[in-house]
Amino acid sequence: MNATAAEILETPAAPEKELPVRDRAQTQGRIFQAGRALLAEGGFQAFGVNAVARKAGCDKQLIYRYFGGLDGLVDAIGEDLAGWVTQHVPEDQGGRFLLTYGDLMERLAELYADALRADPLMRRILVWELSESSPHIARMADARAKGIAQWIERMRGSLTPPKGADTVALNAVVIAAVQQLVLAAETSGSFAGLPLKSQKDWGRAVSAVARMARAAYA
Amino acid sequence: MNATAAEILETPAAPEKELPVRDRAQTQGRIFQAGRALLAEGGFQAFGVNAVARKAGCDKQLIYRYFGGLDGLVDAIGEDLAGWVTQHVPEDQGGRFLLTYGDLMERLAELYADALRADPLMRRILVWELSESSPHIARMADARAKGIAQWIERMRGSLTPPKGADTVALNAVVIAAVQQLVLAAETSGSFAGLPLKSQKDWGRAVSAVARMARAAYA
DNA sequence: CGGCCTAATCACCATCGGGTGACTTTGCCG
DNA sequence: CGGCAAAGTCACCCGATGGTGATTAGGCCG
Repeated sequence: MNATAAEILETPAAPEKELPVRDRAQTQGRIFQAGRALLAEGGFQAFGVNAVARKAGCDKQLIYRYFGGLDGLVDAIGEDLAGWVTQHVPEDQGGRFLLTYGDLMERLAELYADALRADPLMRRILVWELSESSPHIARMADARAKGIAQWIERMRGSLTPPKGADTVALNAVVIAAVQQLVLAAETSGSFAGLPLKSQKDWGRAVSAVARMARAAYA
Repeated sequence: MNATAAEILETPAAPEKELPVRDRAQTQGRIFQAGRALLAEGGFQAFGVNAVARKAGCDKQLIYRYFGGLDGLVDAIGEDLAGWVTQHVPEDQGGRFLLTYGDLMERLAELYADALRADPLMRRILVWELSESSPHIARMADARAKGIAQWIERMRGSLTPPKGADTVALNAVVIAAVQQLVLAAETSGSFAGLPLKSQKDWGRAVSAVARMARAAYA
């Protein structure tokens, strides 16, 4: 009945409707990709059995058969996104030397912002997380938190934060700021008077976050 | 046809259903309050003509007649919230001396967090702003941004930020962090590993924001 | 009393949502 | 060939939604 996200992802998606292929794996893949696309484009509001089936070009019954309903499909998509941070936030230093823990967080803010800005699906899911609470969603949030913690741990090397600094809280604040700015940018193009459209705007925003991170860890 | 929010607010709401009062102003008030309550409780997803009418205990037709439909009702609610920052973020110093511009922003973060945490309706609207973009919503966001700018201007006194500090960007970052943390707290109770449930948790979060604000403006 | 304005309701429409059982097609295998 | 399991489709059900036109009920005034 249920299929793992890994299996499904092997099928690279068949975007346009063709006559029924009579290939379960491929049909599963089409449904899966249709779900992702729909979520990325219209958010959870546009996400429904009928819509997914329409987009996948098959009968909605198959969603129930192959994924056990919408919840199952969401689970599959979520499972596939479990390693998102690890996959989308690179672990190189971009040619820079990270001299202090503050530099590290500055870099994280920058990379996290880039990754989010490049991924509509993840942005929609973040908004979803703010809109309602459900087991699926909680799991995704947890996975992201762990991914970020791992990133820091791996990149940290021998860098240590100053004594008395509440790293968990400070890091959460940095990530929170980035996240809110990226999400707000999409719908309103600005936040609290700060424009967030051009690349230049983003440079400004990121360097503000960077300044705060560095200063807080000084 | 349309009524201003000010007029409507005079009627303090009649929570339970009574037999038709045959009083236009009062009925308008009930519809208005029903809309607010519904929005506050279930977010924009729970917000619909039928639901509002049900909650207000009247026929949905009246929503069209008195407000020109759902959009009009949203406008009325939004108009009423135009002065939210001014009304809910106090402009006293809570017995503290604000010695630096950093202190000022620290205080703003604290007060803004408190105000948001106390107002479910505004939280829902913030999430709404992240979910879709529409004229109503854009107006509300603008009004908030202006309110915050006014707060700073009025509280600033003779305090000035250090040279070279991009105040607009830094302030936006502070506000963004607070906002994201408050919103995340509601649905998941934590953010990036930082718990956000007890009052103690909030103290921790706020002091992290405060540390960053102070440090960045040092 | 009778008329009249208006608050409020009713009945109805089309549409879309999630969900299910019965059906048809296809390809494989003995 | 005949049968059978799997892939896929069809035809429904039900409830809720946004939206509208016709209708009723109530108070005020001459």
